[in-house]
Amino acid sequence: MAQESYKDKKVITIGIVRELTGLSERQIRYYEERKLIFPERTAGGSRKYSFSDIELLMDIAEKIEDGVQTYEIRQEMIKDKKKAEEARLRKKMIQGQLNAQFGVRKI
Amino acid sequence: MAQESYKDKKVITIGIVRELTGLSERQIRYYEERKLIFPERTAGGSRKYSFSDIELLMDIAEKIEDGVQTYEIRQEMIKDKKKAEEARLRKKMIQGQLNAQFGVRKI
DNA sequence: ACAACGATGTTAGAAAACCTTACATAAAAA
DNA sequence: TTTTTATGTAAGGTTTTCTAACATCGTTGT
Repeated sequence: MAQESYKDKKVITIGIVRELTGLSERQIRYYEERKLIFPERTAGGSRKYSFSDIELLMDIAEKIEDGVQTYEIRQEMIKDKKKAEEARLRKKMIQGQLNAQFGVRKI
Repeated sequence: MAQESYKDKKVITIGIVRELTGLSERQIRYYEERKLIFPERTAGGSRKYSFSDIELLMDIAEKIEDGVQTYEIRQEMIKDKKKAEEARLRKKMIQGQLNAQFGVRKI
């Protein structure tokens, strides 16, 4: 469980992210400052991104081009995360009920 | 087709590979010298590895610990690649035959 | 209209990461 | 026993990344 796949592992340095996204390092760091993205750090302090981060950055860039401000993008992201969490909970509850009815008994 | 997924994209620098594999940079570069692994390079000359490379490095490390020499590992790899290529060809041929018999006609 | 903010560029200096080459060494192979 | 293999380490140089600061220009708020 908790599928930690390649896609989410933070292993890519900012230079590569620049190449892959076409964004400037300035932009990438700025979006972090605006709390849109959360790289990890090496021991020495260098940023490390995942492929997911790269996809997210490209989504962000698109919205920015469409005139959306970082603040609004952030609000959207928070809203989306809440929705995802609710969905997760609902799913879990239904699972729980199913298990109660039909699951393996421990006695 | 030609599934270029995250797993095969060369985006990871040697320091991260060191952390992920537990190997020293010396070892990682040496295995390249012995033609066991083929990182790409940035414009400036830094090595870039994929997750596949990392898996391969860990396999290599295991064999080395078991006393297998790099030269032998290389021979195995060449042999394996040949086999994979043969299998690919066989599959393709069978596909071709199936298409000839039952495939969509263009007339 | 004008001040404040937002997004980005650029510069500078420092630190981290990476590169190649060379020399050293211990164990294994020839 | 000589050679090769695998690895460590050091030196010196280049690339990459970092933060902080200042500049610019378009947009927003008053």
